[in-house]
Amino acid sequence: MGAEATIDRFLEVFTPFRASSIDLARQLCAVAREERFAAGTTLYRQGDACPGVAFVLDGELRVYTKAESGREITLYEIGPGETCVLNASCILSGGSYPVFAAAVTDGRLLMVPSEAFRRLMNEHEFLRRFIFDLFGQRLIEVMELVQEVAFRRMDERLMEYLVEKSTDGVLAVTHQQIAADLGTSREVVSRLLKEFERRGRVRLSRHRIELLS
Amino acid sequence: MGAEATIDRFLEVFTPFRASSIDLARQLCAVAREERFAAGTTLYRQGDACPGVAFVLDGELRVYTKAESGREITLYEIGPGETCVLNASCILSGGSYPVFAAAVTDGRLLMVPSEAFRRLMNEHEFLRRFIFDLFGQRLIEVMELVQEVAFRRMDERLMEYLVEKSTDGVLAVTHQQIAADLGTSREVVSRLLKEFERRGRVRLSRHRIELLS
DNA sequence: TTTCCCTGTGTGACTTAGTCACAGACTCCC
DNA sequence: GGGAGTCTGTGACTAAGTCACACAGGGAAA
Repeated sequence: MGAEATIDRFLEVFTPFRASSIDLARQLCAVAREERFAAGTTLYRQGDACPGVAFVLDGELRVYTKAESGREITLYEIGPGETCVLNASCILSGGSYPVFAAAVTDGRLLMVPSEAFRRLMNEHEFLRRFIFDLFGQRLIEVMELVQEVAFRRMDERLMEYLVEKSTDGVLAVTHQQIAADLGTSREVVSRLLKEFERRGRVRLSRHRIELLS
Repeated sequence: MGAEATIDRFLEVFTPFRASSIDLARQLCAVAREERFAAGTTLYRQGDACPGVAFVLDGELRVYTKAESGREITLYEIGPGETCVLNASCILSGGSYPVFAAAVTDGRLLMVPSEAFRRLMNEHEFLRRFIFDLFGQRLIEVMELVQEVAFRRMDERLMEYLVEKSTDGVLAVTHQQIAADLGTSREVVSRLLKEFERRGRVRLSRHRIELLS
């Protein structure tokens, strides 16, 4: 893919740059290298060093953490037009990547090398503001997640999840994947889903959940 | 308290400024107003606007969130030498304060007005870096809290809490306060503490928990 | 085609955590 | 010394997580 197509896509998804920072967008694309990722790939593990800051052009990443028991919970997702703020944080503060990140779908990202990112952050108030805003959003999202996990019932959280993630009332996922997103165990998801089915709220089959009504 | 004493205290607790940013510290103190807070006071409620960024000189604040049921959970604490990054986030991104903040002890803070803060952030890389680092720390702390709440057993979390919060093996708190920090209910704390007592790990009396061994 | 194997799902039995209701016990103040 | 208000203890019940295991479906290999 040529540099022109890359910058076009960048401006398509990173909409705030269109107004006044097309030149900054060009600089970011110029220093970055484009990378593809395949669904299921783990991009970062806990403790990894960060080679740069990822600006997602296509596809969806999932940032999650894991217990020794193997249970997982999704902290947030990163879609087109967003960057990995934890990348930015490790680079600016010099730590290692504190959690896990994996690709939910196939996709593409721009990897802006650490040194260039640091320089551009110093030169451009617009970039600082963009990153800082996203950072604030993430912090608030994760705080809301704490509240969810600490205070809400699992059946409510599950039903909400089904509604959000379904397209045309259908999800093609395993119970295990749902459990890993919600931070519970597969058995709990299976039992609650079965209960929903008994009450006529869903129809279940292997790899498939259909929402009714 | 005079301006000299304020800046002395500032440099005493905001140690990173001592190396190369004494002038910046002076500017912050010059534009800020000093405020005292009393233990138990609520400084921010969910939805409040932020008048400025708080730099804590003395005392301890507690940032927490609340369920409709009334249950609370502490997200993190802010001590001397730290600022409220959520303040910074609302000011730079223009939202409202997303959670609650209350004083755990009596204390003092410097309130830097929004406009001055924005200007100083633009002018000083050092300040940007200071705030950004703190922001990253908080995000990681809150992520670790998600993991705690989602995956760890309450008895472990409680015992760890007792050890961390005790001075000379003694805590002077009510079970309700502990429950509000850990995000559980008072009954659960009471029951687990009683169990610890049965096992000879603590001695209990009103407003007081003594760690044994 | 049949068999085998792997992944995914269902479920019972048990433990841990949270809720509701209420009983006492300890202070402080009048 | 008597209340009033706060703090703690506990039984009974529901929700959630763990462990163990059965079984189903669908594709791969024989």
